[in-house]
Amino acid sequence: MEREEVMTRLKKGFWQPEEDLILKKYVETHGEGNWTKVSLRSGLMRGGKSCRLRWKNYLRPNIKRGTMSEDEKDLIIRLHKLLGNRWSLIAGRLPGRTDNEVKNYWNTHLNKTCSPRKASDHRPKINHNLCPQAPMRDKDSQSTSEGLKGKDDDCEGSCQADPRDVHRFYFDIESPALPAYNALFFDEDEPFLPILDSIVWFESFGSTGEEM
DNA sequence: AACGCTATCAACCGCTCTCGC
DNA sequence: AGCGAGAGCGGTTGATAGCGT
Repeated sequence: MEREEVMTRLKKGFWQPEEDLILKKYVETHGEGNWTKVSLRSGLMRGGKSCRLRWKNYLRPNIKRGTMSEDEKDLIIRLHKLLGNRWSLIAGRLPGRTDNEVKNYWNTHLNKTCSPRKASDHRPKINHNLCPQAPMRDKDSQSTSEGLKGKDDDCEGSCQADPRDVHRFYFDIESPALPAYNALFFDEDEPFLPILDSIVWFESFGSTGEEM
């Protein structure tokens, strides 16, 4: 009853500073999660989804705002090649950045320069049959800033990777990118890890991230 | 100064996934 | 096993700021 009433009077549009404050206080007191309860009990006339989004994208501690650094930009490009439009996964590798921000940044800044086709068109279709034996690379060549060199050229070329081109896909993976963020790659559950051959993954980056 | 166009980004929508019953 | 609710994700929309004419 209470719930239905609230749902019918939900507020939309931009968040006001007072609303931010209420949400922030509520989450700090009660913790994240249960977003429907948050919307019901905090007094905010917002849907649970809206509360969650606002918290996640703006109110959460350690959110980094402002322009993307060159490293971040490069990482986004490379991760997008690897993961496609898996914005939450990409954002998970960029400390302080949110999926929404990464997505917006890609669509406004990178998509036009890096991909002639719609971003959604080259989301890689990953499956177990893909390249069971990925090309190995000398571990010495990994995790260096070398990978960042000539990124614009790289962008021109390999951002256009055809998802059908399985071998190309894995060659992109094993290119030595991710200098500063390499260690972040394995620190949390990865829903796609079971999909990717774990050996390929390990060989590609030469790190399990456990030795952070 | 006024208008139109473009770029940017916050927020919403709809779908899928996960989990508890 | 099946169902429903809640959570999460990616795509899209809409407001508005900035810029050019």
